[in-house]
Amino acid sequence: MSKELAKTYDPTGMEERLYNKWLEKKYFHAGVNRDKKPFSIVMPPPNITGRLHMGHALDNTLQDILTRFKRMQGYNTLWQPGTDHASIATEVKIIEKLKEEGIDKATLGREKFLERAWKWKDEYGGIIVSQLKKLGISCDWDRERFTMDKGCNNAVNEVFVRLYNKGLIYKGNKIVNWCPVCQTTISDAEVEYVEQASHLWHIKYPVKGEEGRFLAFATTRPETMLGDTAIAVNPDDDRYKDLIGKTVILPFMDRELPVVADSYVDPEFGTGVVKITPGHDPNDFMVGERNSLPIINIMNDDATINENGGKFAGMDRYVAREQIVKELKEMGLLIKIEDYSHDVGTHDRCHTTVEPLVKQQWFVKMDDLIRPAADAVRNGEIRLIPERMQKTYFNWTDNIRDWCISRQLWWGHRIPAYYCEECGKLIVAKEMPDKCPDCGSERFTQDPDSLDTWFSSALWPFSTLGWPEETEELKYFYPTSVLVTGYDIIFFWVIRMAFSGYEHMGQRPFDAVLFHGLIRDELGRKMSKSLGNGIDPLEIVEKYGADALRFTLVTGNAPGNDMRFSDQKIQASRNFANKIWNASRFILMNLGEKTISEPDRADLRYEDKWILCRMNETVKAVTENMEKYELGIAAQKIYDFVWDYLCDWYIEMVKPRLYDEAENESRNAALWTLKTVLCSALKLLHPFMPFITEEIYCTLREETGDEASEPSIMISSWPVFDEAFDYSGEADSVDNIREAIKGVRNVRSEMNVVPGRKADIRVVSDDSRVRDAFEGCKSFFASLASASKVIVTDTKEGTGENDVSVVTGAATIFMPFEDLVDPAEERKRLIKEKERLEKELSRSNAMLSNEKFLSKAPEEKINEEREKLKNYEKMMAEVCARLG
RNA sequence: GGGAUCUUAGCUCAGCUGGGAGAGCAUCUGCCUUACAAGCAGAGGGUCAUAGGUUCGAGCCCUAUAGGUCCCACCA
Repeated sequence: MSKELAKTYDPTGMEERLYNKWLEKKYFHAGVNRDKKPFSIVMPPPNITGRLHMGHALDNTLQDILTRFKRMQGYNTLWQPGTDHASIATEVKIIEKLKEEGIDKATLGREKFLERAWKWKDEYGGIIVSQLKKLGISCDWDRERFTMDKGCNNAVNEVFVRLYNKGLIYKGNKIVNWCPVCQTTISDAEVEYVEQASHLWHIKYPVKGEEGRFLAFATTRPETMLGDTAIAVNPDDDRYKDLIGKTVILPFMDRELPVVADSYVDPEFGTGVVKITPGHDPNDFMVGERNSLPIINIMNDDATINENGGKFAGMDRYVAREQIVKELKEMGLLIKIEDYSHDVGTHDRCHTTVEPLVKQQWFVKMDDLIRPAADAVRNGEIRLIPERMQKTYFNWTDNIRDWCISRQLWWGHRIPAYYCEECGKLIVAKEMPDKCPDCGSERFTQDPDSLDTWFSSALWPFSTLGWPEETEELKYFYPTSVLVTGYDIIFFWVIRMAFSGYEHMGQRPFDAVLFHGLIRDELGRKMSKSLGNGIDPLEIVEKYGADALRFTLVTGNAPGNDMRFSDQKIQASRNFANKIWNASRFILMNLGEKTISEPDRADLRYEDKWILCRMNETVKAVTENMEKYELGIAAQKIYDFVWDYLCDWYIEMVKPRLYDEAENESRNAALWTLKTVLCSALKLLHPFMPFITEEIYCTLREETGDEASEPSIMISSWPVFDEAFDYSGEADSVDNIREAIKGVRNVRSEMNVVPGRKADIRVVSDDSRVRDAFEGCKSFFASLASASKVIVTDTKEGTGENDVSVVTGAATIFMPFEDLVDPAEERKRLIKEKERLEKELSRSNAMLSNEKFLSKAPEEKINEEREKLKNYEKMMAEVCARLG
């Protein structure tokens, strides 16, 4: 018994010990090495405000699997980690904290606020990083970056200045999404539309100069009427043609509103009349632009009505709404109120209803920038996995609007724009200018706004490699190999990195994007704080180990698909870990102190060749799957190989040889095969389950004193397909024998033969190769088929009249029935077998008499079918003979 | 309104370019066999959502329908 491995698998303590070892040895560190091919991934930087959740666990597990795989394949792998300053999320957190202390953000002041923010970052920003480490991820922590560190800030300023100088960043007075709670603008991507039950208010305004005539329309937001500057109708709508050019009177404000014609108005909807509020509705804003309408802003930043709202000034927008409706009713201008359900834009962070309003903000002009990014996906330069994500991608690139990048926040990259305090001249520069070129003043004020968080994230693939400096790393590792992220982040991040890469590097930022889905709870619900159904990955790691968690997250899941997380799944993974643990324990125990030398090929038995061959095939298949990012399939194949082939069959096959002291050469061959196969399996599994595989690998190395192998599995070489192990002939023979064993077991089980009871087995086949195989596999065949004796022969002579038979394609197995039991049971079984064969025969005959099949199907298929038919006929004859 | 995706065993899901339906869990039967009961052996269970079509052959390709999920969109 090995001293090193405990009886059952227990990850406690092991994972941390190994992780520290890897860190100490600097296995994760990647430097430039021109002799090796690079493989690089940038980690989607988690927010410093975040706590590790299942999404992070999945995202990082996938990246780690790819990184470890490629590292073992001999690539020089860089996995670049870092964290995101998460401008608005962090600012909100800090404001909250200040509030607890009774401090107001505004009175604290910008400078002091930022001090607090940095302090907060130092204190809490590292939590998520330490949590990530528990997953065993092998990113290069020596290169850890932060989206607001000096280098990133430099890159941000550089990009801003460049884009500004090219005219791609501009300051504009446009309608933007305003969050009244966060008091900042947000981009279109940050607006989340939520269906809300509301009303449609039907209102009418009196037409000027035409006593008793009104213009009726419907609105979902009556309070915005205070900012109305026109009424619009469709130019082709006969009902209102005569009114175009006239005016109506806006109640409360006594403002005259022109009736304008605009094709935006759908004559079919409602009354075919729309009130136009350019200051508070994106559509109305456009109508306003086309018709040169004035813009009236009726709201303060906190969404209360401002002085432009007349007597409603000071009221909250919803209070004003009620008041206005009430008064309209009293004035007889309210026609009716209908129930109405529609999508309302909310802020994705705080879920406040967004207020569209016109503000002067900074924008990135997208039309030209987006083109190379869209083309790259279109022509396959950037591969999206799964491919269907292209639709989502194009949906955005094809309908792109300018990106509002300024935020009225303090925590973030401050916009590198400066205003001369004397003449007001705007200068965009990386540093505050010395002197105003216009007036010579030396006093400047920096633009108070900061940039959208995603502005810095968009540069992540190259800013982390030192850009704008032309560093060796940048030249070597860029473009990165693959980006791994959730599909929910395509708009925010993937697309913005894509166009930034082309714009600033002249190249794609990554060759491929591997998308994963969301982790849902057992019932398929999204994990959320409000539902309280979140599963903490750290608790899972604590209880079952990181390996089990990682395996659970990838197995049985296809790219881009959501998955449900359940206790059953994690237990299944843990059980798998335990299985490997015990198989390894068994192998180590048998290896003992003996030295194992590579056996002479002649000493390898059928079963050795079988497992080596199947191993070889698994290596090939798994490698192919990994290269195609089919990690779930790869994991499944390793699982099947280890459990089914290695544990359930090979180890059982080999036991008789191991326990037989006389079989010296054969014993050595078996042990060598066990060790070889285990080692390869561990390597295949290592990217998925890094800890347990390392633990076993190292123990194996120490116990067997194998100095030739690497001191750690993570820097060992990935297994490759080996022609020498391609024993497909022997392997197929062993599969035949496995079928025979299964058949015998089946019969015994159906006949309720007690497990300890053995029977003499006579294997009859007229194929000498089959007989040779049975002969060569006699020892394990006997033990696995519970035989007291095995006779392999080409004749039925010697079989008893009432022997129980098992008919397989390759051979017929006879067991004296008194060795087993009950003749009636046997007859029943044979009748059932006959029925089955009849069905198969008719199916096969039908197929082979189908002329179309014969003429159109490929030759091999037809031959295959003929073979089958022959077998069935043989088996049928056999069964009939036995039935008498 | 547009689009994506899903519908396969009781449950959760795999199923690559079309060639006789798979896994895990659950269920039933028998086993504490000296690696593992977190295990071993065996069994039952599916007209692959529905209706058409293409094909010698469809879970897979095409069309339509139903239901679920999600994304996008300026209908007041």
